[in-house]
Amino acid sequence: MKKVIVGISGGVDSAVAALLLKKEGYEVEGLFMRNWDSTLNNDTLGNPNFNENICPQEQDYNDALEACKIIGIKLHRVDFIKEYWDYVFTYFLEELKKGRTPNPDLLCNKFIKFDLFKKEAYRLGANYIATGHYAKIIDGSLYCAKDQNKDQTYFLADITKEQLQNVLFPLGDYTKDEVRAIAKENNLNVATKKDSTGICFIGERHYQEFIKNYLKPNPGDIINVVTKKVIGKHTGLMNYTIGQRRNVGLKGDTLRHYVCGKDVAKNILYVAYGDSEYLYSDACTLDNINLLEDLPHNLTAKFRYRSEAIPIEIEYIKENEIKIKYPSKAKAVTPGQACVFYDNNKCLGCGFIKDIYKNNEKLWYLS
RNA sequence: UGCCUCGUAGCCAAGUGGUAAGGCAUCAGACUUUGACUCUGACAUUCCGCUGGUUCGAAUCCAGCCGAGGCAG
Repeated sequence: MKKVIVGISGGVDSAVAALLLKKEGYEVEGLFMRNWDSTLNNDTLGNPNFNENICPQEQDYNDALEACKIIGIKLHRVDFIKEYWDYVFTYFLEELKKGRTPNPDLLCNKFIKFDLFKKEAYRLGANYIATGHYAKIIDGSLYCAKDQNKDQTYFLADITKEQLQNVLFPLGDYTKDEVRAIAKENNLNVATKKDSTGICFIGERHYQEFIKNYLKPNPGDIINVVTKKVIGKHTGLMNYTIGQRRNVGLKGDTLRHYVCGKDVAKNILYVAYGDSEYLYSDACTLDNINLLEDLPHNLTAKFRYRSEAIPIEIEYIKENEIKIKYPSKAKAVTPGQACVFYDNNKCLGCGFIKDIYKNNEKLWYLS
């Protein structure tokens, strides 16, 4: 009998994934990962749960234990706290220092879930690993989930085809509603548990406070990108992302304000008002390319999780840099975020956004 | 010192006699495995700088005072 180790998080998705595999006849065991320790990692500021009696992770573990009991499988547990810090969180902080907007969850999949976790699973005798991701693997290629709204291929685009081997995504052909219904039918304790959000393994945090635990604030001027006038003070460039409106610290305007750029060298935050042209771009370069497939002529790309995939053209491909164009323009394309390529529902890989262009010129207000 | 203008919630700002628009910000929620974006809701009911007055009734009219700015000198 084939043995599958399922990454169990304490949520509905992974529990149902395990349940489905069990019903299919696999020998199933669970593996719970713990990758963040608030005390060890000095995560106190902006942590809503620090003084609670039971931290959410322990609650998740207890939920996972009970779910596994109901499903009738064994649950293992492993810690990758140091590795998460070294491979994911360090990168996260380094990117922030550069004024970019990192997406740690792609790296978490690349270095933790589909590497260390997988190795641990093999050590436990697994032939396959499985997770509760909403995505599909067909003939070794990565495809979007049936549930377009929950599709998580964006977060998986930085792993290799090799890493996809012996991986099962049992939820790929189910919608979230169906998953919850299955959980209810089988009396799973987590059937109605709220979906977790926030940085994976760290959880919900008051972002600007959270960052203060690790990076020293470096206040500077906020400048109106149109008038070039100083209109306020920012608390440190790492606290802002392109396209951000809330928590910028400006007030008394007629139109909504949006962060549209940063100058890291001069420590300036640029802001535009309303649906400004300064928020749009039509080309960008990508680095740290990871291609799962050869790129076809017609393809689309997502510049941010849950944003719409739009048609793009490849201007050039170098060793580790790609320049793409998107004549239909995109809003708030943000350095550091992943640009994920798609051929219809097939995920082709990704690159990380570097420089932003418009009308063949690099945007001067975004460095 | 004289003349003029102005003083509405954290900010901007409608409202010139009939019982306080709107925007921004903020907060809460929805959505969401990245900080967003978007959406929904709340947000001046001893009150419109203060004190009096006129009026059935004023933030809106009058007087004085306080405060901000401008012109003159």
